[in-house]
Order: sequence, then structure tokens, then C-alpha cells
Amino acid sequence: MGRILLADDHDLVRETIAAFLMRDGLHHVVPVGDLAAAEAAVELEGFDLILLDYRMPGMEALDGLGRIAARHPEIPVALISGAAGGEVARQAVDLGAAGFLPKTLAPDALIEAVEMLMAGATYLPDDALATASHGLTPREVEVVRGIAAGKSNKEIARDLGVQEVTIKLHVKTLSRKLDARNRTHAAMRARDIGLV
Amino acid sequence: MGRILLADDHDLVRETIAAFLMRDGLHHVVPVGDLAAAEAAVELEGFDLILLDYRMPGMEALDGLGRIAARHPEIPVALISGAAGGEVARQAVDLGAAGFLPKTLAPDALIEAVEMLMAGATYLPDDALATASHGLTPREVEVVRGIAAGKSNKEIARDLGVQEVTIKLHVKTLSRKLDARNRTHAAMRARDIGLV
DNA sequence: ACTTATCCTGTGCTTTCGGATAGGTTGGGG
DNA sequence: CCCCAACCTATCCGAAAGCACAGGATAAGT
Repeated sequence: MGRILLADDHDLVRETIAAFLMRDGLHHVVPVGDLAAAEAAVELEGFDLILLDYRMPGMEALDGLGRIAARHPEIPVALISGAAGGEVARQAVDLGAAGFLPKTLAPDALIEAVEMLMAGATYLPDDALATASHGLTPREVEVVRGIAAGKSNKEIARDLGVQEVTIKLHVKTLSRKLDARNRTHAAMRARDIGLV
Repeated sequence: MGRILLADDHDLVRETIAAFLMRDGLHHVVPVGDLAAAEAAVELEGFDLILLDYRMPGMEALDGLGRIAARHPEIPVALISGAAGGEVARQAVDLGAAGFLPKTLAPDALIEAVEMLMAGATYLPDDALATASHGLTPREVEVVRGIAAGKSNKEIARDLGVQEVTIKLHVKTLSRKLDARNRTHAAMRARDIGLV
């Protein structure tokens, strides 16, 4: 009987996935709605697998995943997300995640992935890695996030402690990498691949 | 026994919602993956309720919903969507939809909504109407979509057959309405509320 | 030692954006 | 009929963005 902690702030998604995983009677799922509840639950009870939604109160861009993975290295932790792409998946793995489950996953594949993860294996589907190749440097990611927040080059430069011209260069190069026509287009593309 | 047609191109979401609705044994759910399959299924079999995902092959911005609703006015049709907001909900109702189900809906509320819809009532949750008040005029919506596509004011003006200055005006007013600092920020906000 | 990637800076220029101000037209509702 | 909302146009201006070119520093891998 696999004990699974499922954290997702999305009521319908959480309950339906929980119901689905428990359908065969092989798994026991504890659903929670935010990261704080997940951290509390994992202290009270032992789990064989932890599934965390990417967008959830307390996650703050994978910081939450890093905390749990560091505190409980013996429990496999996987990220579950609908929109996020390969960049996020790679970061999650760097932080100690055992896998990444896109919500585009077929139900059968989900069951299989959960089994693999509980057995100690890693699970990284191809399409997660496919979208991984945006090729943006860490600095460029910071810049495009500033753009998406509606900031001007000058503001981004101040926030990052560099000159405005430098930001302009980053904007140009990251726009080329994202195949975007301008900063606005780049911001939309960044959102498409789950970078913001 | 309520017969429900559920169309969603998202494997996991489709299967889990179908499993959830069938859990109590009161409903019979036919899951399909695109609009063409939905249209074919509704010709072959009678349904008491049709649930359509907003983003799905064949939908093309609610055109698909309009087709089905016009062809089968006796069957209640509801839109089911994760990201889309009140603007989409209102358009859907105008096209003959009986309701709008955000995926943020609690599972119990989902069951209740499905029962209401099959009984012939309409279902429009509060938060769908809450985000409905973006207050953008149809023209402004066209402009913000052009912005989100990375177009310049000049290009948008050409596409809409007006002068560039007119686009500038629209950009200013819609940015104010969306509480955005600039065109990029406005594009992100528009996406937030499901306008693009 | 060499190449490569990443990051940073500078100058100069054109285009675009954004804001202010001041109108006109059309269609619908009171 | 008048008002109002939505739409369109115009001119002017400063700020911001975008592009081209030219260069330097650092760290990591070959």
C-alpha cells in the first residue's frame, strides 16, 4: 500500500487525481491544499511519495520543493504541473526531485509513473525534456521575468545592479532565442514555456 | 442515469473528471478528445449534458460551442475551463451555453453544478462573473490581442484598417482598465483573465 | 594554452511608445 | 433631442526601446 502525499491548491484537480490514484485500491492518498499543509503532514506521517503542484501557495518558484527534498531525502518528491515545461523540470531535478509529471500525461502513464517513483526510480517524460531547450541563461531568465512584470529596462537594470544597456543586450538575445519579435512577444513566449 | 458527454483534449483531466463523475454510479460519462468527436458522438447518441473544454482542437474561440448549441438547443451545454475568465463565460452564455465550470471548482460543487445543469438550470459561479468586469470594449480586446502577438502599433493599425494614433489611444485606455504599466504588462494581464 | 559561454560596458543612432490635448462621427437610450 | 459610449483622427513632445558596432572580464571545459 503506497502512501502518497498530494499537494495541489486546485480543488477539482486535487480531488480527481486523488480519486483516480485510489481507484485501484493500491494507493493511499493524502490530499492537501498548500505547501505548509504538505510540510506539516510529512512530519506527522511517513510517505512513500510526495507529489507537489508547481503553482501553489508556499512554493515560490520551487523553493518549497527544495525545502522538502532537503529535509526528507529518503522520500521521492515529484513535481506535478500543467503548464510548466522542461526548464522547470530541470531545476526541480537539481533541487532533488525524483520526477516531473505534466498534466498532459495519459492516466495509464500516470499510474506507471507513480509506481516507478515509489520504487525509487526517476521519471522524466520526453516532452518535458523537449521543451527544456529554450537555451536561456540564468541572467536572461531574470530579465525576461522583469519584462513580464511590466518593468522597463531601466528598472530591471536597477534591480539587477547593472547598466541599462546591458539589459537591452539581454532583451535582444533572449528575444532571438525565444523567436520573439520584441519584449512583449518574448514575455508571452516565456509564459508559454512556464518560465514565468 | 444522466448521460454526459465530456470533451477535453487533456488526457489526465478528462479521465479523472470522468472517473470522478462516475464514482457515485449516478452518471454515465462519454469522454472524447476533440470537438469533432464530440459532434459525432452527439449525433449518434442522446445526451442530457455536454461539457466542453475551452481550449481544445476544433473549438476556435467558442465557435465550436456555438455550433453544438445551435444544433442541439434541447441539450444543455456547459463550458469547462481552467484559465478562462468571465469574459469567456459571458460570450459562452451569449452563444447558448447553460453554464460555465471553472476548474477551480470544489468537487462537491462540481457534482452539484452538473445536477443543476441536467435539471435545466444555468450555472454561473461567482468568481466567473467577478473576473468578467475587465470592462474592455470589443475593439480594445482586438488591440490587446495584437499586442500579445508581438505586433507593433503600426501593424495592428494596418490589420484593423485604422491609423496608428488610434491604436495608441486604445493601448493607453486598455492599459488603464487592466491596471497595467505598459503594453507588455497589459498583454500579461489579458492572458491572466483568459482574454488571449 | 585555447576555446567557449556568459556576462558586462560603451557610443551613436532610428524607431517606437506613451502621454497630453483637442477634436469629429456614429448609434443607442432616456 | 440630447447625452453618452465607443470609435476614430490629429499634432506635439519626451521617454523608452531596439539595433549596430566595438570591446573587456571571468570561469569552465578541451
